[in-house]
Amino acid sequence: MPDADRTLHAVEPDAEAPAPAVDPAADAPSKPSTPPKPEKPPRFRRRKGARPEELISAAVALFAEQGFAATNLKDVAKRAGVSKGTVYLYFRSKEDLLRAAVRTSVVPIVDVVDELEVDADGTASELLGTLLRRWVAEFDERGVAGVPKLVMAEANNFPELAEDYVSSVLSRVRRLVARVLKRGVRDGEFASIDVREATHLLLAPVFWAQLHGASLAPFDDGGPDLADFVESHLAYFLRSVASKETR
Amino acid sequence: MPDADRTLHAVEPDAEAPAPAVDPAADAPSKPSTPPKPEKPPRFRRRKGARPEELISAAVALFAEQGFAATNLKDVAKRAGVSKGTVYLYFRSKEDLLRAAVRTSVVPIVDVVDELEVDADGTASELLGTLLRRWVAEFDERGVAGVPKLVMAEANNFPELAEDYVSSVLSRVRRLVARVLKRGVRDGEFASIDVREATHLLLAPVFWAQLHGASLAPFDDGGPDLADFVESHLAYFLRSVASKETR
Amino acid sequence: MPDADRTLHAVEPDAEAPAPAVDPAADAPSKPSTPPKPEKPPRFRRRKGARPEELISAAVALFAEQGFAATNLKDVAKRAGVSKGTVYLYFRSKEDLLRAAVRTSVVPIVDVVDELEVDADGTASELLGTLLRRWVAEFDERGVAGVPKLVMAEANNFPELAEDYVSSVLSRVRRLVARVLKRGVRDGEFASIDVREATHLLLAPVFWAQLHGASLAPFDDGGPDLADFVESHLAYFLRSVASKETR
Amino acid sequence: MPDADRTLHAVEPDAEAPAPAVDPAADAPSKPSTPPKPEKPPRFRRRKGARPEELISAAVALFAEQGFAATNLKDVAKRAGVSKGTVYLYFRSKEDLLRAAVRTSVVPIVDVVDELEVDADGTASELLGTLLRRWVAEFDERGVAGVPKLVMAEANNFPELAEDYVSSVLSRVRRLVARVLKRGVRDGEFASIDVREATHLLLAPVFWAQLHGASLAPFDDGGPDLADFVESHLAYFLRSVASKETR
DNA sequence: CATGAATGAGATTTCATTCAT
DNA sequence: GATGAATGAAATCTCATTCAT
Repeated sequence: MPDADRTLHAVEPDAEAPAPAVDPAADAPSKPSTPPKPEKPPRFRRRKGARPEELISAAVALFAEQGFAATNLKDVAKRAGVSKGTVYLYFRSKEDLLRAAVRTSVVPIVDVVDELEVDADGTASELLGTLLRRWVAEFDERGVAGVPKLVMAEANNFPELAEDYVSSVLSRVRRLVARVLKRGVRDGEFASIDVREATHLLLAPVFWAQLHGASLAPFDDGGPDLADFVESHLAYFLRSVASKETR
Repeated sequence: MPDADRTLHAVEPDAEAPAPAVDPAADAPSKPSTPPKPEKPPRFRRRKGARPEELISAAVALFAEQGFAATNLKDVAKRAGVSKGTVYLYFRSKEDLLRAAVRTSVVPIVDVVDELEVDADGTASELLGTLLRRWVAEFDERGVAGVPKLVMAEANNFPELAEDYVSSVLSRVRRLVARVLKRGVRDGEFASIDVREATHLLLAPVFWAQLHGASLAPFDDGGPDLADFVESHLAYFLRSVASKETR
Repeated sequence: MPDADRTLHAVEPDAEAPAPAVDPAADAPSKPSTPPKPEKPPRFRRRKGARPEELISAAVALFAEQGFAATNLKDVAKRAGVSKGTVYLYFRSKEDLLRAAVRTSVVPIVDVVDELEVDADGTASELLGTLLRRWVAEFDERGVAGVPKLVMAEANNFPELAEDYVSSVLSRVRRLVARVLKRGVRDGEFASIDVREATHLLLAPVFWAQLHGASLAPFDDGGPDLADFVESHLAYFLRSVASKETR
Repeated sequence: MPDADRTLHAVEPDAEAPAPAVDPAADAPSKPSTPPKPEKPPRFRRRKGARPEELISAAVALFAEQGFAATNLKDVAKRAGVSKGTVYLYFRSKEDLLRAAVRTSVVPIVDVVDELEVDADGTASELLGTLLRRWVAEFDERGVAGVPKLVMAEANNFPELAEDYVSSVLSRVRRLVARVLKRGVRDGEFASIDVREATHLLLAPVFWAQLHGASLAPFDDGGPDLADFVESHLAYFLRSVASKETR
């Protein structure tokens, strides 16, 4: 959980931070679920603490829409309500902003769905449905639906970003799904399947629908509706993996 | 100065070719190895006619790898073995080259799989397998596996490109698959399914696997192998849609 | 808001102080350790009075090392142990800091060597030796060896600075040396020479050695050692100007 | 000798050079006294071969006058009669231009004075005079009088440049002077002196006068005239090293 | 007094596009 | 037809300076 804001790395590595804790007033409009950095309230001119979030939010929106290279920092700054130079108060470079944008926007979602498993008390099938629906919904609600597309588009240009995404997002989600599938098999809810294979089969359509939603969907009248698609996919998938008895 | 907008302008956004099969004329000599070179054997320099193809090939490779904005024309020209200025003899602009690259690389593949339906004589299931395998194989063999990723990444920046792709690629493939599915239902091979829904479900995993293969795959040890994935997906899918009798 | 152009403006282009003894510090609260801070004894922070000196010291070091334009004020502030904004409490601009840095670092040295003449009781030759050795030593000990190089490098960009330096440093040293030479001639210690010419000849090698020491020396294995060089130069020079008798 | 133009490295490391006669040397001032490239008329739009020289000439002038950091490339380009971007056709970076400017402007002068020794037939004293006069004159005539000052000012920022300058300029001149001095000693023209020491003593005043001429001279009414100064220095120096007989 | 967040002009560098040869 | 030198707009990034706290 503290994972999310660690990457922020705000400020430079020379922060003096001489003064003590002051001024609680200034804080910022907290986002839906992202823990808005509670302790350490800002102290100066404007919300220093809030700036990185605003910038990241603007960056996510523009990078996801236009791609990294096609987005210029002036636009990002403008959208965040600051001037060009301010970006460099919080991020060492455009690339650094990209990394922060990707990580801070997606990792918290993985955290959220990971939590679902802990609280789960229904069947594996039900949990899978909950997971996928929640996964899709979180991207939408947080306005980060375009991030997976962004990551795939830039993977070749920023290998490190790709590796990060794979290990901190893809792999985690796969492990989560695999655990649930395994439980379903153990409980006789699912047939004896190849869990790894089934994991990919369960996730791939969802991933594609997200990519599609963030790219071609507006131009694709014949394309699927994201929510509907998830439902029908779930139905098909569960029918496929159902054990003899449940079938 | 009729030089600039001369005849040659090879590929231009006109050849819709929404129709069914054929259409060899349209885009370009689809066969990889076409040594036309009629008269004049002596001179070295690649024959004029080939320039656009080489440029497009270079453009496909680089745009797909790095994205449109991150690719510069000098590199494209160098890869094609010509000088920067030459690009403008064949394409009005970088964007024009992008359009040509996308269109000429993918449409022929749709043509190929479209042909498969015509020649088909097996079951619908068999045909679906053949279609998907061929689809995937063609992208690989033609070195255009990264194009779908490119199109999705640039959809927002080039709406016209997106529309084109949807109508000349996505929609055509969907119609093709829908026809086969419908036949399977009619023939009692498949259960009575929602064809449109099933079409999306059949294609999505394949599309995702292609996107993944062209982006995160090199960084994703836990990811699926494209060919294997298609096979397992087919198995799952067919199991899901199988009619009672065949099950 | 008289805050900005407040009193403190420590060093300003006025304190010629060619006069008497002491006072190298002249330009600022000379007491190193003045703990004013009446109430509240706890706080650490260096006392106010010292700020300008520390800033100037930092500025001298960095400007001399990197040049004016290549040095940024943040680094100067950091080296002085204050924040960026604080620089502007004491200096109107970066250029103002440059002027203060140059003036306060070199003029006191001229004062010192000027004093030597007053106390002198040996021969002119001895005095010349003392002067040059002391001149060189003072630059080293005060950590301002790079200032002459700085001034020469920036002369064209800051004519006023150059004029200042010429009149308050170069000219004064030349007059000093000329007086001693004249005395030597008068006393029959030196031959009848062109004093002005001899002054330049005596000073030039020393000046060059200082410039070299602050620039190329670290990269110049074959270069002279500053102290040794001054000695051999003195020997040569004195041999040249010696009167027949002394020769 | 080929040393001089190697650094120029004009163009990029991908120069196709499909055309006729190469001419990579073109730009470098390999000839002692800059022959203005008579043969080889340009081929394209403007003199590609001449561009580097024009740019270097502009760069030398501005860098030497204002310093490296204080000079902007737009001004350099303007002075060379080209646009900003053109600079990057010939130099990879501003720093690269600096290196080329320094090297190509000074090394040829060393070549010239080196030649003087070969042709010499007078006494060592005469040769020393010729060398120093010619040294000073060449800097003036070529408009590169400010380069030594530039190098010293930037030595700390560009160590490699400093090393280069030391080895290809300072050391060579010293070796040259040392050879002549040694000959003078051998021939009984000079007393038995420490040649290394004498070399420094002979050169230092000249070097200083050059630095002074390029920096403070315009603001220094009391300063020496360069040519006069060299003469009086020579007289003094030769008197100091003269052997008993010649004295 | 001091701070350091914020600004925005300006510098370096890139690159699509043009055009003389 | 082809070339590649040249352009200049635009992008990233820096930094002196201001000012709310």
